[in-house]
Amino acid sequence: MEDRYEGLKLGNQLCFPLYACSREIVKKYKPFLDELDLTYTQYITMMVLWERGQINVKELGECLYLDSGTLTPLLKKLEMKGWVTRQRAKDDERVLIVTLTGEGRKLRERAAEVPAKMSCCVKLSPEETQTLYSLLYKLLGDCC
Amino acid sequence: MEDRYEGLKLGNQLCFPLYACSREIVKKYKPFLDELDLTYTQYITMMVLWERGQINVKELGECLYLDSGTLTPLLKKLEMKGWVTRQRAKDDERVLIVTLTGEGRKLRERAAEVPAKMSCCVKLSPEETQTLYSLLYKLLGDCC
DNA sequence: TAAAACAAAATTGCATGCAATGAAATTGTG
DNA sequence: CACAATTTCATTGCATGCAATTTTGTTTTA
Repeated sequence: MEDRYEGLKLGNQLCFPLYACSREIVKKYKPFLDELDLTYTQYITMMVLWERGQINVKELGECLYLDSGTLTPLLKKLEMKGWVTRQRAKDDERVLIVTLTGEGRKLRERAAEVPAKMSCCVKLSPEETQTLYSLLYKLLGDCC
Repeated sequence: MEDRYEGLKLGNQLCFPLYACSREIVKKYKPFLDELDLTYTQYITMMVLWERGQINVKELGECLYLDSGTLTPLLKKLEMKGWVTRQRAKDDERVLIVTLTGEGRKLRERAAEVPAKMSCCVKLSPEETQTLYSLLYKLLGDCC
């Protein structure tokens, strides 16, 4: 009577392909991001900043599903590279505002090539990609 | 002409929901795995061992998409907890064989509850879950 | 208004992940 | 057979992730 363990198989839990896929895709980014001197997490942080120009740590954390324990050291590194500045909000000293610099904005030019370079190694049809995309956001929204 | 940056938006790249979803789901497991004194990575390692009883590090790495840099310290921890043993293969000393212990097998009893507990926080229909599942494995197989 | 409650970041400690390198054993080759 | 190439695992170094705690600042409340 092995049935009671059926759900415990690696192949029967959604979490595993999610986990594995996520890491494998991030790994695919590495050669492209290395050229920009960015890690994957730094890259998605810069994506937010390229769109918004400025954001505080709390909001950034909500965008990326990351907390200050991860973001604080990461943002210090981006600051050292000269791509962002970090300063306290004048009206509320608790809040740290991260601002894209001119150099940071320049990086966007080179980063603009990355999505196209990546897309060719995703072997799903546009419809499949769209479906996957919707399901992931549904999962992210409902459960997480 | 912002179009040239369209692909750079966080919401337009498959990688991001994958990455975020994976971490959020793993986080959901934490309270259940804490009860078993397992981390998520230790949990999926034990799942392989519960199915196979014995496996070497190379094959385990292929199953989990992890390398020895991650697995070696993790397996030492599982060994210290008494759930696995680690010994070299007699016919090839390079190979390290990981074997489930009696105690390790007992843990399966308690772990058998985990998938059911988790499933109720995944708000996708069975069809959607199946679709997501297939697409993830397709992506994992083709591209990764 | 003083103290308590709350909020936002920073810090700390631990466990991954992973690239790069090293060490030991095995295999292939001239 | 000797030795180079390969294979397998271990080690090292760095960058996350994240829970828990601390620090600093703001808001609420008695």
